[in-house]
Amino acid sequence: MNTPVESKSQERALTTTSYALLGALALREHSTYELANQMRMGWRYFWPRAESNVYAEPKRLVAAGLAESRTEPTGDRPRTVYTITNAGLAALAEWLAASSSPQRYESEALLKIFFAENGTLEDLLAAIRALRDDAAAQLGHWQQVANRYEAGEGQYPDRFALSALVARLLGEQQRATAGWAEWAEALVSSWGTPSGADARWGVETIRATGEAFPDGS
Amino acid sequence: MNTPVESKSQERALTTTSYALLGALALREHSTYELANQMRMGWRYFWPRAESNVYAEPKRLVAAGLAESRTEPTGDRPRTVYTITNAGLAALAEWLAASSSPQRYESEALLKIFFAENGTLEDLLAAIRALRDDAAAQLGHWQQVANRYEAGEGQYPDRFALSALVARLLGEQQRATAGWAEWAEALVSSWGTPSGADARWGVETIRATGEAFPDGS
DNA sequence: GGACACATGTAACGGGTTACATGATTTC
DNA sequence: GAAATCATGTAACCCGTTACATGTGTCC
Repeated sequence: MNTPVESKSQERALTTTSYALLGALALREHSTYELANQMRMGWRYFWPRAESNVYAEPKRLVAAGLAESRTEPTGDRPRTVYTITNAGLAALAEWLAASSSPQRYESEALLKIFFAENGTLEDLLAAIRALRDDAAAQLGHWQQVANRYEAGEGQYPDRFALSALVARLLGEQQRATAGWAEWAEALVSSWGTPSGADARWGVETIRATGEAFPDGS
Repeated sequence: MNTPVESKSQERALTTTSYALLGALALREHSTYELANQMRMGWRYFWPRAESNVYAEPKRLVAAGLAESRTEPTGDRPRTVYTITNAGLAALAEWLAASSSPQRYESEALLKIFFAENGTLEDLLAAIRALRDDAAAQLGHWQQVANRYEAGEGQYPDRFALSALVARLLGEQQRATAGWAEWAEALVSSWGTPSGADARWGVETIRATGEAFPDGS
């Protein structure tokens, strides 16, 4: 099946990243730098991409007729401002109605925990702490977002509910991670070797998912 | 700084995927198919890679002197079995002691929720349900792992504690996701439009991270 | 004896990455 | 006036992907 929205010269198919940009452009026109900023503040946490990609992608949107570009001079260096077209809005709506690729999670620290028996106990603890710090940083980010909106400084307050829905999910995930890390750090500290407890303990630990973490004492 | 473990002809630097394979080989020798299986059962959930990659990567390990390969004939088609070398074990330990790249989470469904105001309410609900189903599937996977070990059928029971540590974290994250999805589905169903509530509601929702989800009635 | 899952790869392409480059603006 | 940061890209490479190809047990 080929269902390209409407492109004459068979442009490359759009990626999910393309739609992220389209979503931002549906709000209002953006310069590429502003688009990169949008990613930094928002969708970086669930659709991370290198910034250079954010500079390259809109050109494809223009080539596909989904956006239009305009050049504004700023001193010497000009900047490019992008606007969404009607075809772009249609493509966006079509994408929203389609099914999504499954979630994907990558964590080098978690991989190290998984294979920790080849290293030291201290290595294992460091990986746990890295996870904890990561979680704390992200939780802090979402609280800051809430602060900004509480102070009436947030952009598009009328659509903030959607951001909050997403932020709540990511917050809950990171909260779970932080809680786990606290428990794991205390627990592993009591282990003599990076391999720790036995299989029976492992079964019970997995079974207990959703319950409070037991005290390590 | 260049700190290649010890390679003469300046091989390409190892990736995290290389170390995942090394970690598996540190357990015992594996054929490529068995390596792919290890990923499917375990580290796919925190370090997902295409299976073809698992077939290609060990060759680089051999080229770098971190593994050795042996060919065993099975009927006509031979299969390749890989063994870790001492240099490989050293590289693995070095990696475990190094710092980790930050976690990375991708979810097309979440991106759709973020930009849901350009689609229908039904699209938004579908994205929430996709997240819920994903979470349920992964929770089921970890319970199955626990079942297997409870029945005494798991591999390497002596090192299962590490797997359980990881499984518990991922389980908690997915449990948080499932809980969120249940709440979000009921909530959004009561919204008239995909944009829903106002900014004040959003601030309170983010602030409430960690507390129980309020009843939607 | 055909179908189907299990097993074992190869080839080619490209989206995304890292690294680089340079202009404007503020700060001290 | 120099240092740092904000702003705006380009270029090249490569890891990982998708797509393909084929062998081998086994079930009915």
